[in-house]
Amino acid sequence: MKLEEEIKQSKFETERQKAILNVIYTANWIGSVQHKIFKKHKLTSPQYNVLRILRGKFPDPLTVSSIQERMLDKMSNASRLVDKLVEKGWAERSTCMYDRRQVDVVITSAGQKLLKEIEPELLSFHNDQVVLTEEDAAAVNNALDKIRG
Amino acid sequence: MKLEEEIKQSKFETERQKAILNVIYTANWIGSVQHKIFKKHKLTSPQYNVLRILRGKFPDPLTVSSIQERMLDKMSNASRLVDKLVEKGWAERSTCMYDRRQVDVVITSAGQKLLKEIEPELLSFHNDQVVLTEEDAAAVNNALDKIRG
DNA sequence: GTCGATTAAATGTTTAAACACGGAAACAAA
DNA sequence: TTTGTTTCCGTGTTTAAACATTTAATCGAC
Repeated sequence: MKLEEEIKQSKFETERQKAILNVIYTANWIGSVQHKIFKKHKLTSPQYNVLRILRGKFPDPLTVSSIQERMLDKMSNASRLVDKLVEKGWAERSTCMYDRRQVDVVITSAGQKLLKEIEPELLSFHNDQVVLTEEDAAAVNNALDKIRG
Repeated sequence: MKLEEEIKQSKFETERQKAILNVIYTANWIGSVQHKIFKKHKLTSPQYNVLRILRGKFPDPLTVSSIQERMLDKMSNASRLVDKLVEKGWAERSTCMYDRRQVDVVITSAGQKLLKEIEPELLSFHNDQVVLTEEDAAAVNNALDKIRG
């Protein structure tokens, strides 16, 4: 559906102005659907994101700062996110032996099991509701990669 | 810059998977820059959004629920957002005379003045940092409008 | 009219985001 | 060693998001 209808705005001055709002609006839309999926499993979107990052390096650990670098939302607090994951048994913390300032974080098997439960739900949302050909997706990626300079 | 480099991920399974993350990541990036601009003027992004909505209808009022409909972030609480705007003198509230459940909200001249101060700053961010031709922007809009069904 | 259902807005409460600050470890230079 | 600096992480605090609930007004069926 056209953005103009969804936010009941008559028109935009430029395609770029519309594109900026469109990216924000679409991200909110995707986020709100995914939020519902995550909530069923008692985790938040940033927490899911960190778990995926940890699995990407498993069995190697990642330090808190390298997690922060890889996060989608650079603003949020990686230290507190890791706190929550450890509380729930999805990740483990240990002090890095080469540099005691750093903290190594590793995903647990419970964390990996959780990801395996969630991923089919996310995938079916993507397949059923995110209507986008590979060609259109490539155009989006090309443009968005350019946007950020 | 390519998303893969920015979040240090090797590759994506499909262009669509990448596009979904790209939209979220780019929205966060735009949001964080705009957040800094808004903060200088003591308001938040959702508050700015509501002010723009109100100006779009000025001098007509908008009810709280019709503001909610037009918001980019449908999750957030329009009633409390209006609270903040009224506190700061940027909007005024009055009970609707046809339906006393409803509340009419109007932007004040102070609110309009604020928008005029902020808009050049946003525009120069868009011009200087959001690198996007009208053609690419149109492709993004076309694809994102399709995404949401 | 009365009663139940629905809608509009506000409020209460729990949780997380946002930001600044602080402590411990590493590093660098004298 | 000592002193100052930087880096990594955790913590304190304020504010807002997220969600459920409440109150008041309207609507609809009877």
